[in-house]
Amino acid sequence: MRFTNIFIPTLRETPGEAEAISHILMLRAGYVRQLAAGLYIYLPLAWRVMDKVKAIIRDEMAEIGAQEMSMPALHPSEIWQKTGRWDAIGDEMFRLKDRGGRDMCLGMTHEEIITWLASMELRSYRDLPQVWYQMQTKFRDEARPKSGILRTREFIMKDSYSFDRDEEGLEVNYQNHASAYNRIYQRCGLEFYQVESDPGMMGGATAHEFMAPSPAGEDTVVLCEKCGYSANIELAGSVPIPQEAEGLASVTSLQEVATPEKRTVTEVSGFLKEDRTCFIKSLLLIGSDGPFLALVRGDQDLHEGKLRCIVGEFRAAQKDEVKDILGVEAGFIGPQGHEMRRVADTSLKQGVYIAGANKAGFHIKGIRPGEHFEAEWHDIHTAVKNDGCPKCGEPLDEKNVIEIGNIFKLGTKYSESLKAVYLDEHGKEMPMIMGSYGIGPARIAAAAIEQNHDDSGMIWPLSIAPFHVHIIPLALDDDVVNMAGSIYNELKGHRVEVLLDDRDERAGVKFKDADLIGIPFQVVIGKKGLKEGVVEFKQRSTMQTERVEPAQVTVKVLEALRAFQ
RNA sequence: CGGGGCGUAGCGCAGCCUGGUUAGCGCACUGGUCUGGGGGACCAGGGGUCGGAGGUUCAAAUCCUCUCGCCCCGACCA
Repeated sequence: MRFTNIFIPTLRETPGEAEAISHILMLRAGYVRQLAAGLYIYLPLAWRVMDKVKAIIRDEMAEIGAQEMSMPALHPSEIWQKTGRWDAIGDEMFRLKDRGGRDMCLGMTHEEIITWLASMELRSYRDLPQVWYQMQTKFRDEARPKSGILRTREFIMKDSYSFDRDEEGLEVNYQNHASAYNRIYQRCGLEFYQVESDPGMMGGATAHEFMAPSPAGEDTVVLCEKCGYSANIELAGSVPIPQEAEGLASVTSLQEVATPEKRTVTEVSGFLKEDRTCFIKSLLLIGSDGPFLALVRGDQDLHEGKLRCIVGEFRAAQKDEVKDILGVEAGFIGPQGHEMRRVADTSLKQGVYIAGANKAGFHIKGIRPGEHFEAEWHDIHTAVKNDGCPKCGEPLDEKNVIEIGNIFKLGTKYSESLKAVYLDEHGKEMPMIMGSYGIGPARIAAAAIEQNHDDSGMIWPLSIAPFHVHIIPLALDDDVVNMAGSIYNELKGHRVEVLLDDRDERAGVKFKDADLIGIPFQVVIGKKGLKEGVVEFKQRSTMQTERVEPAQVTVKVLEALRAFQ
């Protein structure tokens, strides 16, 4: 491809709205343009990358026997009503009416549609298993689109669905997908983790996510180096570090201490010179059955998701509500001496604590949970770095990650509500056992940039780079142009994907653009070099340049491509 | 949805607080001359409903009200 024949609008300056590195570079290098919040135009370079990623995905899906098809993006409401998701899902679903006034929606995902298809077409255990997938545009009216193409309102997803007779079959397809996904990310040149994840409203018991570490990631995972435990912080368990109670351990009776104007754990901890782990954080929350207290240790954060699983929906009490209900202002609440419902983190079972005295300006020392108050004990804290691994106890690491794929065991949630049933060997009607598996190609591309770039621009992994080689003739002299042309043709003859910068631009501009665009190898052809009978071969990742005889360039390139496969 | 920030030429910004000639600067763009190995120089140009609406005023990019859009933090994320 000639540069003058492909639209690559590079930018010298960073557009103000971009923050994430992948976003900045994709704008600057001329890969994407933004149409509106969460809506992006993929320009030719980006679309070539997407094609590469999709080809790898297709290849690996074929490997596990999955069959590609295509389903509509526009859905009738009835089918979503049958599974209850028409009502369960709120503003995040794009809804519209057709000319006849019928409710329709834009598909956020395709469990309903594919299950409808299975219910119509699959009859017998002999028809199973089936693994069907598509690459389709999904629509989600995100509350907050962000970080360029990382979180958009319209995006392409490879989504596959498995239909099995039993759990064993599901397990096979689940593991098949897990290993296919592992190979896909490997081939795309990504660093990634497979972590346990929260199945959430997808229903079902088991779920994993594939996560690419990056500071731009919106998810957090904890990882144990020793035993391999890895989980999304949405559900990660952990063993909090032990309490550091020096003087406090010897306190045998309850002692009231004045703590004027000291409300937060940080303030009281500094004032009383006791570690944060010696405090009980008492949070007044309002649930559907009225107010209750959530108790975590002073150094911990309440995990609202975990708590919600236990008590259902709740919200934080407002300042004046705290006063009305407890008769004391927030900051001096303690778990003792009243009859309110209490849900406490299990780590509070051990140790001696300081808590609010339920009296403005005072805290109380020497509280022993179980003795001075009772509670429902649950894991309601957020796991953090250096907490103990719930499996082996070793300190956990914590990382920001980009979710690049997920796999769910759905079970019969959708097959039951949509009557996707089959007859088994005994003629008995059974619901199909389903799994659902997604990958976002754009997120793979963005994660690849997040993980592979330098100050000058992108550095694509060869497998998903828009081109393999970037030829840069530095002058428009006949000999330079001719040499560039013949190397270009020779490489193309070997099915190498080449971009030839045939623009009438200064050398500096071409160099800057080439580094920005991030094609893995560059061949630089200049007048001076030609006089000495050499051209330059440069590797983008290391910026190392090698002088090569023109006749040897093709061999050199082919060698490099092989080495980087 | 809560909190914060920003909308002035294609891009990046100044001007606004303290209203007052013709709204500026850098880059990009067009024509020309030179130049030609890391975003080059010079000359000459084109390009603006100052996000929109309403209001205050003799006078509004500037002050007030409303509104739309975009970004960031949080909540949410099937």
